[in-house]
Amino acid sequence: MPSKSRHMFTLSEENYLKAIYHLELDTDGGVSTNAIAEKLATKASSVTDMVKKLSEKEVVLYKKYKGVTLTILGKTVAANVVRKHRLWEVFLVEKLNFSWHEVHEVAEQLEHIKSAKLINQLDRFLGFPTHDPHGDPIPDKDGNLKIVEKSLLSTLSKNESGICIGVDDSSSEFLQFLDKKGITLGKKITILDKEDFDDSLSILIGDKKLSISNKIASNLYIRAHTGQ
Amino acid sequence: MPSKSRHMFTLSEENYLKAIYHLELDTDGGVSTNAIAEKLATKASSVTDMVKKLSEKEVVLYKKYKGVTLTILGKTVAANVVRKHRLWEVFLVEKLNFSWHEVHEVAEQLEHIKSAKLINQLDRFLGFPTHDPHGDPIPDKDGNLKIVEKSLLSTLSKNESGICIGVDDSSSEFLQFLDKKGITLGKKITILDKEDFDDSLSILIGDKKLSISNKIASNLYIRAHTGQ
DNA sequence: TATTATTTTTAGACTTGTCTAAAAATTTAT
DNA sequence: ATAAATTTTTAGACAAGTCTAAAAATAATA
Repeated sequence: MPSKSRHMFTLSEENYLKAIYHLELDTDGGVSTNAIAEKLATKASSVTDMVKKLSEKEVVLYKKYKGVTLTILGKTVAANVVRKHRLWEVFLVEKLNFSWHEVHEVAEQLEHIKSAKLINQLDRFLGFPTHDPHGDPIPDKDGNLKIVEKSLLSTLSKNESGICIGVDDSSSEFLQFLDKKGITLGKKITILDKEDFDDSLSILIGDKKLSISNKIASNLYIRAHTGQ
Repeated sequence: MPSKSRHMFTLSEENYLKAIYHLELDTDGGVSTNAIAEKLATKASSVTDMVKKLSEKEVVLYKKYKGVTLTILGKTVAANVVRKHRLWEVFLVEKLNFSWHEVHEVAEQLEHIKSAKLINQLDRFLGFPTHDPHGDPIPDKDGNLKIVEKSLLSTLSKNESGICIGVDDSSSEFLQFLDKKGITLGKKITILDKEDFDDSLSILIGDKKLSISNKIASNLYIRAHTGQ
C-alpha cells in the first residue's frame, strides 16, 4: 500500500492532469468541464467528481461552475507525464522502428510508468532529444518547454520556404497521408505557387513538386528558412 | 471501452496468472489459495473471488477447496507476461545502465504494456536474448522456455568448477551482496575447499579467493564446466 | 474416529472511477 | 429583463477489486 502521498497520482488522475494541461495551452482562463469531458471521452459528471479530488490534492484550482486551472504543482506533474510520453515516442521511432503514426497508443501506456531513473536514463540513451517524432517539444525535468518559432505552412507566401518541423493534427490518418506524399520532419519546403480559388498550394519538397490542399497546409508547421 | 474479449486481461488478472504460473513451476498438483495470497500479498478471500473470475474466462481450472491449475490458454497468457517482464529487464540493464538489483520493480510495471509490435521489436533490438539479468530464461512467443542444465553451487564437490549462470533468490539484498563480492553471471567459479563444520565454501572466482556461506552457495546456479 | 486446527469460501462492506437522470446555475436570445 | 438553451453539479447506482468476519470444508491429531 504505497501510502498515497500528495505526489502519487493514479493513472486516471494523470490523464486528467494531462488533458487539462493540453487544454490550458489553447484556452485563456479556466478549462471547462465539458472540454475536459470531450477530450477524455467521458461524461461531464465524471469530470466534476475527479476535479474535486484533484482540487483537494492541490493540483488544480476549482471554483464551481468556473472551470479549472492547474496549480504550479499540477502543471509540473502534467508536464512530467507529457515528457514521458514524448520521450517514449522518440524511443519507439528511433530505436524500435515504429512509424510516427503508430507511437501514440503505446506511449499512452508507457507515460504512466513510474521510475525517475528510468526516464532520466531513457533521456540520456536517446541523446537528450528536444522534440518528439511529431515535432512537439519535450518538457525538461522541471517541466519547461523550449519554444521554437514556428508558423503554419499555409501562412507562407509564394517563393518563401522553410523547414518542416511539426504537425498540428497528429492523427494516424494525417500522418500516413504525409508518409505517402513523402513529407517528413526536417525537409525543406518551398512555396511555388498559391491558388486563390481554393487556397491550395504548389510546393517543392526535396526535388519533388506537389500540390496540397489548404487543409494540409494548415496542419504543417514550418521554421523560417532564409537564404538557400 | 475495449470490449473485454477473452484475450484481454486486466493488470490484476495478469498478476494473478503470473503468480499461479510461478507457483505451478515448483508445486505438483493445484496451487493453493493461500499460496497465491501470500505471493501477491493479498487475502485468501480476494484470491477466491479472482480465481472464480479467471475460471469463467477459461484461463484456470478451479474446483472449490482443490486449488487451481492454469489451462493452456492461461499458461500462454502468463508466459507472455513473464516474457515481457524479462525482456524489459534485459533492456534496463543492457541499454539503460540499471543494476540487476534495480530492475524488478520497474519491470513489474512495464510487463503490463500491451503492444505485440512493441515486444517483438524490443526482442529484436536486444538481439533475441534467451535469459534475463538474473539468469532466468525468457519464454519465446509461444511461451516455451529453453531449459538449461543447471546445478546449485552448493552441490559441487571440491576441485569442481562451473560458470555462474543464475540466482535462485533474486532479492535486491542478495544481488547487492553478490555485486560487493564481485560475483556476476558468466564468471567461472572453482571450489577450492568445503568446510564440513558449516558447509561453507572456499572458492576461486576470476583471480580472487573468497569464502562464502552455504546459504550463498545454495542460491547460485552453475553450469557444469569440464576442463578449462 | 472424534476432535481440534487449518484452509477455504461466503457474505457483506468499502473505495475508485464511472454512469444516468434530475436539479441548479449560468449563458444566450428574444 | 425574462424566457429558453446550455452547462455544470448533485444524487444515486454500478462494476472491479479488495477487505473483515463468520461459516463451511478439509486436514491433522489425539
